[in-house]
Amino acid sequence: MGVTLKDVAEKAGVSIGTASMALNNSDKVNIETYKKVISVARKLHYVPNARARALVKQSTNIIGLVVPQIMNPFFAELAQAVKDSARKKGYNLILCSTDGKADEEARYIEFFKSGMVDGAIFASQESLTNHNKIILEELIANYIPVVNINSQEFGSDLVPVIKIDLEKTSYLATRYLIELGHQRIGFGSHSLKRFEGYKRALSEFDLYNPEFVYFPMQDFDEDIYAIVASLMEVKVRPTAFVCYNDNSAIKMIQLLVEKGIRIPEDISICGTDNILLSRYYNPSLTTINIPKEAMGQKAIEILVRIIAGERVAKSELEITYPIELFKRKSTTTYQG
Amino acid sequence: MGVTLKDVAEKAGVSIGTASMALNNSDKVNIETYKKVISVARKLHYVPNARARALVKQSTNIIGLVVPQIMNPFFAELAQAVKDSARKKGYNLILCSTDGKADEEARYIEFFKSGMVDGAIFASQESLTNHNKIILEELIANYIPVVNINSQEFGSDLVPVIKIDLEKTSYLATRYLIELGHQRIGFGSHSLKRFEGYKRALSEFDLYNPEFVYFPMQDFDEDIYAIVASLMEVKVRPTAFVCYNDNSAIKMIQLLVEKGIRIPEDISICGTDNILLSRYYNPSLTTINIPKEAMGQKAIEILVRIIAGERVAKSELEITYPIELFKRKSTTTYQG
DNA sequence: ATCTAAATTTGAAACGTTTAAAAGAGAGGG
DNA sequence: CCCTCTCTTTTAAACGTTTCAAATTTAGAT
Repeated sequence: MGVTLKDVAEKAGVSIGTASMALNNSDKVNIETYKKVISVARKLHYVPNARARALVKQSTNIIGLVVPQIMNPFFAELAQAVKDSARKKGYNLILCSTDGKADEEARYIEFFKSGMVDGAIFASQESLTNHNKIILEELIANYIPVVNINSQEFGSDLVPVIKIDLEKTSYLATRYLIELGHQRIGFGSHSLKRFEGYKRALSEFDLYNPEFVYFPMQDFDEDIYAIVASLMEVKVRPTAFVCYNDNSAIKMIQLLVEKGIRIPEDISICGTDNILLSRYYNPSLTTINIPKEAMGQKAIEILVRIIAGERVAKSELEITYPIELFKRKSTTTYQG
Repeated sequence: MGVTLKDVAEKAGVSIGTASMALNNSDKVNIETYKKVISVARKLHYVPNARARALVKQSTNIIGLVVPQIMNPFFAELAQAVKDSARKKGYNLILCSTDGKADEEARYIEFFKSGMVDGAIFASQESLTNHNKIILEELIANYIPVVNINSQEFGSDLVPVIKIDLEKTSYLATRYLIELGHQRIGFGSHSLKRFEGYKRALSEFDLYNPEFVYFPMQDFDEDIYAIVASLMEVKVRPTAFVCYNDNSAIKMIQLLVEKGIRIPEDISICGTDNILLSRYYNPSLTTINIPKEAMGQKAIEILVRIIAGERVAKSELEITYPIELFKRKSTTTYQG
């Protein structure tokens, strides 16, 4: 084992209590003893035992972040933002990726409930499953503060939510494509909210046609193959397509290009998320920016306040961040 | 606070010790009391306090993984592999991204030294700085087991290393480009080892020309702009380019395409890492595969054994994984 | 020298577990 | 009925801190 406080105290000729106070910069301790203790601690390479400290302080200084997929750049970027903010507040971040598996999630929850984190942030892009809701409630029941970064939930006293207007993402994208002159606009997503936005934009111009809607049942990324295949077979092909996220848009472009279809000349494609790569993809991706950094920062800020025992104002229980269209090269005008 | 073992014990009418044993499936406890305790625990939603348990067990069941950049897909994929393996061994993973900042790193080290993790894995692609070496020694001095995923360090009794042959990555890439008929092959990296491989391949065919070598001083990703700019100005342009990693290759392609240069027709480009995206990039990227999954898995396997107190065999103190060329569409033949 | 107040240090409880030793309860054998 | 052995439970120490009440020292005032 390592050097303990007892060792330091003995060597410095003071009691454990005094040594502890000295090391914690208490103003109660005499300057001379303070110096003595500090110097001995340094000499012995003393490092306070975080496990012991956590027990007595009832706090680990760790915040947990749960994302569905760390390999999805959107969540990697969000995680980065959350981490940076957590750091600034003096917390360490434990990053958890569930890969969409319920049992993975359950294990994290157990871990959190056991008091290994001071608070947790749950991030997802769609609405929570019932299962997820139960989880959050469990955490709350165990006095673990939680903040939700999510696009659909309602905020509550117990679980504030940082969100965007999901419906608007696809509305903006679709709307832009219409403005570019497109009339046959495809759509792929398993999110109802996104679909609503898509449909709303088209309906405003009387262009909605269910033929162009793809509702993959499974993981969308896998179903891209199916969508592309069916796009190849269809008689009348859409001239533009609204994708669920940048990741899937990129995959779709790649698959279409392999089939000899030119982007954007033959089909314009629009993503969502504005991941870093979307600027560097070829063609660069028209997309809807989601302010990941601001959202991550806010989530930490609120969580830290809850941990500190503050009550968050009603106005902060549900914060919706603005989204924005970024026009790039994967979309172009269409003159039918 | 939550329900404690004391609450459970009282309600079950047994002592704390018995309750503890029952919950830990000790065979010393009578089946009836066992049932009683379990049922009470369940009824009260008892969750063992991990902080207390960590203190007495001298172990948190957490493994720390330090990477330079979580937003770099290579490390995201590596982290995923490490996480999955850690999970299988019953550990939780705390993922730490230093962003190349020494103070960030220092904070993590402090955190690790304090006993919040049972062991740590350090991943990087290049050789460690002196600073880093000191860090690893500090951890070892505090009895925190460490495994290094790195391409250049030597393994030691104290810090086993999981590596690849870095020199060979650029050798393979360069060699392939030569085989495709290229004679003017550019190179960009701040890694000496990689440069050596590049030079070795060219030298074998007497094609080495220092004019085509770019040694960015800073962060390579930023310097891509400079490289591309200088590629545009140069009289005789290389017909192929070996990039430091897939991320930079992708950025480079994008910037070149913006300048009207066709890939691979005008310049063939080869990356390293084989990140998931490289298959989906447009054009798909010729690259050198690094077996991230196997490496991450091995790192955990060895670390867990060290944590358990085993001595690792000499043969496992330094393990080099094979790399492999993946031919895709960002490279093509050149007939000068 | 005595008393008081302030400054400093000590001692011990507390945090919530695990665990090993000790104690207690039954059962079976003599 | 006593002894021994086994099975089970309890007790209490230990993990390494923090913290607060109590004790001690110091200084200042009278």
